[in-house]
Amino acid sequence: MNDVAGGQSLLYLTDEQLRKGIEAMFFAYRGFTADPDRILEDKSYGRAHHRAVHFIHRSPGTTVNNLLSILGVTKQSLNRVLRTLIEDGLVESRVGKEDKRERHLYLTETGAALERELSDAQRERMRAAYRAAGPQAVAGFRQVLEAMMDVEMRRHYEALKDKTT
Amino acid sequence: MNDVAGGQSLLYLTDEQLRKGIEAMFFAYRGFTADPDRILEDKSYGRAHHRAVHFIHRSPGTTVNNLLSILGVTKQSLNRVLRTLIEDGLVESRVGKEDKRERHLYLTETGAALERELSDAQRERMRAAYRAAGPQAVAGFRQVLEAMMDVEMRRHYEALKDKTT
DNA sequence: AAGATACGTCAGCCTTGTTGACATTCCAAG
DNA sequence: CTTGGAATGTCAACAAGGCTGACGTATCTT
Repeated sequence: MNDVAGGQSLLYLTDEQLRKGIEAMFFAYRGFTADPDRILEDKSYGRAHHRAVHFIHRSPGTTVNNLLSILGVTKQSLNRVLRTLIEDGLVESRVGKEDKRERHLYLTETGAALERELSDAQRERMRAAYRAAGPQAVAGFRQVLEAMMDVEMRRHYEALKDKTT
Repeated sequence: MNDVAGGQSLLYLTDEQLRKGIEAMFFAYRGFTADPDRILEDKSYGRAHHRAVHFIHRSPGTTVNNLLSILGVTKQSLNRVLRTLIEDGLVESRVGKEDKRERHLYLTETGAALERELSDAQRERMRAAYRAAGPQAVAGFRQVLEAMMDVEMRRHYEALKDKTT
């Protein structure tokens, strides 16, 4: 018993194992956000600002609407964050050339500097985890995460995946 | 080049790969919380209630202080959540037998029912992801997550890990 | 008897999510 | 060409859930 077509054990699908995965996800996510959060604290920004800056960096010139669907918040919520970033000179908003209703978003030098500081910190933790776990584990890590996403999120993820930056 | 002691490629540690991991983590976490969030919405509870209920279920009789250090929030914040759960009859708070200053927390039948509903939903998504990725991937997934945790969070994680429930 | 610990609570603040209402801009149908 | 609907963005107000600070009350511990 406990065997499958391929002769693989199904023990990894027990409620017990799933629960461990759930708790691992919970505790790990705390670590995942800890370093950026610490940096942002000093600058009176929050996690929402981090997310905005990250995705603007990833897709320079993106529109507000696109950002909205990536972040999955209301435009009013995003707008507040965006406004402070623009006021503080981290983000530049340019009226669309073709469609003047659209705003295209870009990081300024200052904005790019913050992005770098945040992603350096976050990448550092990630790198340590990757190194500790090894390449095989990392491949599995990514596979499970991808399978966990909602369809629309996976769409966004895939779209960004192969961007050269 | 690109070889290590063990002859392994280091390509999985490039900034590019790390960035993909970071984005995967972000998008996946959304999926991870999506189903419970939907259920909670109807009941006018939030993610904070879910967390409390989850860990009380995992460690029946746990004290407020212990819960505090697992959740990493202030007692005022936890108290607000706990109060509504107690008022609504989902959680029972018993004065400690040995140390009467302590309150030991238990789920009532109603509380356990909610916990089951939430964890069923969350487990279902996890199970689908696990099944899609396979046992090897799942092992890697767990390894990377564990390596990503802060020391104290790992302590809590390990403590819960082998509880039979 | 004094100090430390566990818990609860009040008050007030911040971030970040939400709706609702409204202005502007664009586009397409009449 | 105009006009109405769709897309986009802004302002206002509210709620959840973090936070700090201050305080009160039991209960241990020394």
